[in-house]
Amino acid sequence: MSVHLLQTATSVLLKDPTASLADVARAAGVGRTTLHKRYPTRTALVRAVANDALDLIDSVARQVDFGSDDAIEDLITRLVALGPRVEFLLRFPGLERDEEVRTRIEAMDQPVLDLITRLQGTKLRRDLPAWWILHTLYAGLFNAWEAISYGRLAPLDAPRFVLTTVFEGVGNAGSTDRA
Amino acid sequence: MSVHLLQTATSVLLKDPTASLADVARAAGVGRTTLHKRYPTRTALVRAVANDALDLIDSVARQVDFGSDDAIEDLITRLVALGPRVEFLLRFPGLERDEEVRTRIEAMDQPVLDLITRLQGTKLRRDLPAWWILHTLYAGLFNAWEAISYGRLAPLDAPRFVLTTVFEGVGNAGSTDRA
DNA sequence: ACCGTTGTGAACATGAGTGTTCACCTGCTG
DNA sequence: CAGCAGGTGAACACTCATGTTCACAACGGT
Repeated sequence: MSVHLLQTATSVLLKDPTASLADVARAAGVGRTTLHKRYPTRTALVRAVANDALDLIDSVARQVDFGSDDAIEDLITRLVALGPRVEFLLRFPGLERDEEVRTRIEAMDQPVLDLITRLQGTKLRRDLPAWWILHTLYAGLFNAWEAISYGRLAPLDAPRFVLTTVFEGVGNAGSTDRA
Repeated sequence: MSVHLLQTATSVLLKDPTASLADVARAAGVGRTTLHKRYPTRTALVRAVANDALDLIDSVARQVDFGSDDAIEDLITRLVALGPRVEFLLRFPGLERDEEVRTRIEAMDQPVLDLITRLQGTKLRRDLPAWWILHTLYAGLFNAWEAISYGRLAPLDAPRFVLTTVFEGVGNAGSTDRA
């Protein structure tokens, strides 16, 4: 049961960032005292949730061959599947002010930025900064997660949506009809 | 001085959604009592800020010719310029649970959704749902605002970045080199 | 000079979240 | 069986945001 604690905390805090620790404990089916014993303070809990998400991303990133030309597609497809656990990182208010978490995020962004830079000119446009492309990827992921949680988008459709939108845009390029 | 109150509140609450009313009052150079007299409760203040942003959008939308084929470009360009005042709507936690604000947002989305639907097949892809395209537009705006606030992106570059990314994507389409 | 408006600080009550402690129960292990 | 580890509810003190009231200043119009 204790394994689910952080996952429960993730979804509760994501739905309502101001949720009390009592709410989290109750949702996890655990006493508030127990929660306090494992994560003595609120920020400790938030940090643990964030680090849990980062661990998850790390484990996924390690399965991706960053040397491959399809690395980005592979990475995105895998990230979409992670859902709320990772959404927390991009969405939780004030998280960007936690030095420890932020540096870990930046450290995680670096290899992706390198990958993007390497692919610029072949698979990716060269006239946009790498950081802009990275954030566009994140935005696509974010959209997918949100749409899934609202029930508008089927999880299995998500990777395709994100990839085609991010790479090809929503414009009806030239005269070739894509529909 | 009182005109700036809502704008100040916007930026303060956007930077830290948990900021106290005392913080807001101090930042606006106004007594906490005065703030309370104008907006008796916290949610009243938040709602006022949201409605202020919505008014701003309305005034912008009224300048756009929704019949034109370039309506989307025009709209986005104008929205980018609004910046934080509108970012608040998409970013403030829990705002989506305020019935009054949400219905106004939905009412505001509708004409844009109609516009998107109308342009699908000509200017926009037909194989993506209109709501997905709409949210992709929002995501682009969001990215731009964030990048501007971090000083990474020049405000004058923003509209072009958003438009080209959203419409054409970040992929190096086919063999034509765009750089 | 008078008065309504508007803003102000001070003060207070209240409620909620939090951190902390303690005594108690359970289950497992030696 | 003894004892330990882990979980639990109850209770407490403390802090802080909030809502509210009040008496006092500043200002403008009449």
